[in-house]
Amino acid sequence: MAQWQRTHTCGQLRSSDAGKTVTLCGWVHAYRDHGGLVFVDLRDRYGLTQVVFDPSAGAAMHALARELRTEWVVSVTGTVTLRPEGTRNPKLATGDIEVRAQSLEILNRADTPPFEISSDEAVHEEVRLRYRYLDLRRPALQQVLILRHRLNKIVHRYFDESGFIEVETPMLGRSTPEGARDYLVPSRLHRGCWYALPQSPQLYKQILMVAGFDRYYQIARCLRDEDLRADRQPEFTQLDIEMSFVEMQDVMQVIEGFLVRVFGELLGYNISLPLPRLSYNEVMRKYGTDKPDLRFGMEIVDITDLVSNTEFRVFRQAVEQGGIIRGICVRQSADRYSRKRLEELEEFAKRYGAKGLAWLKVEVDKFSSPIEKFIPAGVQQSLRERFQAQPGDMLLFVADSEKIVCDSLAALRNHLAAELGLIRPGQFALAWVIDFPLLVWDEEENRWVANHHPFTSPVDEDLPYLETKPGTVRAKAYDLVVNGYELGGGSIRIHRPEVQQRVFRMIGLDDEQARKRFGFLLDALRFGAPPHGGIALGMDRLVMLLAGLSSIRDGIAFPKTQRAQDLMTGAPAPVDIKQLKELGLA
RNA sequence: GGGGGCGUAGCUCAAUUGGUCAGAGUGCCGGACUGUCGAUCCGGAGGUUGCGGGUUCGAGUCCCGUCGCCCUCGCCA
Repeated sequence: MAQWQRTHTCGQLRSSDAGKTVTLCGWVHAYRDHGGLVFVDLRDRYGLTQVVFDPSAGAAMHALARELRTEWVVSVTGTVTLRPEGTRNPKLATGDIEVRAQSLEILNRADTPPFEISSDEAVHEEVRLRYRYLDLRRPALQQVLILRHRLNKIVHRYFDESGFIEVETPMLGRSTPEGARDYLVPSRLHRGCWYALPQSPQLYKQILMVAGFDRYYQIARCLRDEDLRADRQPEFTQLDIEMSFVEMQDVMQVIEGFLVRVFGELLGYNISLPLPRLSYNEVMRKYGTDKPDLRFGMEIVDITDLVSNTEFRVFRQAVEQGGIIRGICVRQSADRYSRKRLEELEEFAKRYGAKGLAWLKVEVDKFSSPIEKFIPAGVQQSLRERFQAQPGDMLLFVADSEKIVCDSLAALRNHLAAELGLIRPGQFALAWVIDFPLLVWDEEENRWVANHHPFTSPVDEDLPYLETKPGTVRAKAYDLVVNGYELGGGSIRIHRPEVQQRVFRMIGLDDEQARKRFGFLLDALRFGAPPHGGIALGMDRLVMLLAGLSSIRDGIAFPKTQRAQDLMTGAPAPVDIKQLKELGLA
């Protein structure tokens, strides 16, 4: 072992180690030069240890120590010593001891970093991404990646114990219609042909079920060339699951067991099972979205029947045009919303298509509102009862098409909860959403499209109506919703070729097209496909939720910007003309 | 493609209606200091106010264009 190599890490030493001679390696986190004594906080991913350089331990070493700067990489050999009484640091795990240096080796000097590693101060993300290696050196981000590692370990342990087999699936596949935009890779050996990077291993895992693997899992990288969001990256990681001879409950139970382990082991957070199962229609009605944040109430209430005949023209017209009127009750907040702030809320609602936002402030014996005079006393009383409104509450209404009412009230609900602090930090609300429609009508393409994906099985009793009442057919699909995020989704798949053919036809894929794109799947279904189903969870989102992050990027070592660039490496970048010629692209 | 926010010293931010507004904290450099741990004290350097153009006697501030980052709608089976 070279003399500079470490015997311990910077988070390891305790008072019981006093007297030992040790060597520590790490980065200079902070230095405090008293002219005589020099204190250095040495950092590695395990923690911080204070090193003391005393002139009496060697003048040359002490002089060298005075040259140290933050982020230099050093090796220090010295004696573990109990700190003098009154100088112990309870904020550090190693705060009872210090290492009195006997020798110091500078392993590498460092330029002054563009931002302080030792500070938690928020730095513009652009700078952090350009110098990602420095950002990743910050303890906060290291803790997130360590948490992610522990999560991955739980995945492997849990699914192995539950009889699942990990199988890797190709990155280079074929492009399939529907779904997200593909990332394409040119084929050198087949001019004019392209591979597609996987949007998910969906078809492969179904094929694995046909192959008899029965229980499959994979931590799979997925790529989609779509626009980014705070919770969406172009490449992301899914926990991908597929099981044979199962129905919905079986898949859901496996995932519930997994979630109990994850939240319990990583956060000490107790999840009670079974998770609530809410129907799609119910959540759309109560929350206006299929991924409701259930950490607070403020449920949406329909009042179309109560107010459609009032004098208020906005309400009347909405109903005459086939629209609806729904609202939410914001408890004990009337005095917090001035006219100006209510206008801001209206502007917020307008971003989601609402033409306006009507409001009523509830007082003891009346409503305070510009529209109060249009609402008869009887209706006012009914509104009170329907919202269970108390004095001090505020009612907000949107009158429009069902889609706009749902979109705007759902967004408003989340916005208000954040603004009013209705969400307790560290709180989690998990639920399943089930009974999704199998097909939804696409106005732009003027055809039915698969709500989840075209391999999702219809509910058995709805199957006869697939062609006659397509909009009412339910899917054997389930989404896992956590704190307003879609953490995962899955379904029981179609395992009979004739049903698959009917669904393909309904979404406008004729037999020839279907054969061309998915012939291998249709073939496979003919060779003894077991009933099967599965699910995929977004690992990046799960990390984000577990770590309490507001962006998925902070749980990813090397994330991309909203324009899908890597600011550190500069990807994407032009390539050499020679590479293009080899591919027949130039 | 649309809407919104941000861009001033390495970093985080400030600068009334266009008029000593080129500033603070921190970091950095130098000096002092033997028990600090957000060390302290003294001194110093550091700016094309993202970039380009325009209006004006005068622009960090107003206008137009453009670039970058973030949030969002569309998009994401």
